[in-house]
Amino acid sequence: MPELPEVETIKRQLGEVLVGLTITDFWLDTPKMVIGKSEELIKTKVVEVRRRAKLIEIDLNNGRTVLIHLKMTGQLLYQDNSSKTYQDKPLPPLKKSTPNKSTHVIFTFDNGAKLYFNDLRKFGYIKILPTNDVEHTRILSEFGPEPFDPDLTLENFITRLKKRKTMKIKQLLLDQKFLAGVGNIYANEALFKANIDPRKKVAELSEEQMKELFKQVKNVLEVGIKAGGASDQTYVNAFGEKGKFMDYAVVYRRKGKPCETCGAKIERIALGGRGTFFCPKCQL
DNA sequence: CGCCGGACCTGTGGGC
DNA sequence: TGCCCACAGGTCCGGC
Repeated sequence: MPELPEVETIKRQLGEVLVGLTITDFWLDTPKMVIGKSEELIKTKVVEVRRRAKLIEIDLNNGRTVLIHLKMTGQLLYQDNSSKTYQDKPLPPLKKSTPNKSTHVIFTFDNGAKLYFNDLRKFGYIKILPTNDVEHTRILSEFGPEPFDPDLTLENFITRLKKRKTMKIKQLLLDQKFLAGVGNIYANEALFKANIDPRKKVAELSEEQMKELFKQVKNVLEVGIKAGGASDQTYVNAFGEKGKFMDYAVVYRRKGKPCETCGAKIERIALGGRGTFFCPKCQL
């Protein structure tokens, strides 16, 4: 499910509501989805909520952090008495209110609030570990730069690109070691905006295309954040609301529909097993 | 080390 | 209507 803009949206919402709350109870029904000792969470207070790539990090005041990966169909729903939070309405994909059979973890807080972790496909996970170890955990230590990191200059981006000459550009964008946070929707959309054929190898890209790609990757992610994420199927934010990015998506999941620029039919192919959508006329 | 296919899960939607 | 297959915002692992 969520890529950088979706996770960023959830992170910002959770930062607003969780900081300062104390965890009083923790429930789970699928042990393989929780790594670490959940008893370490009880009576700890939330200090900060952060994001790295597609992971949410909830820092606690006992030196522990809760890492959460939503993978394809994970949802984090926060509910308290205030009307702006999630209030039991039916949500995709099951069209049922939460909690339901896809609810695998529930945090309870000292103000009576709940944080539900739903995940239809059970790919997601929660990991409890020392805050100091977070950046050394394998998935995090190998991540490439955040797209909006000021240290990631155009020159730096191009240098990193040129080290991966034989890789197809679409697959490289999905490689979290190259760039952290881009997923399938935004990779497809960025390549369209940059007029680049997703099958092209990095070595075949012009300097101008690399420059345009850098710009457009950041652009689509920014539009995604402003739209509150992309609700193609199951995504909702921490308050149960859908994002609006699919209103701006021009190729993703639009096979057979006309390209908004030239009218040619959008094609779908598989690259690395992932659906890849592009305009055969505009993307070279 | 690089790349690829399959695995992990459950549900939906389209075609016949 | 019902069945079967393709497909789904992501990693991770084993094999060549």
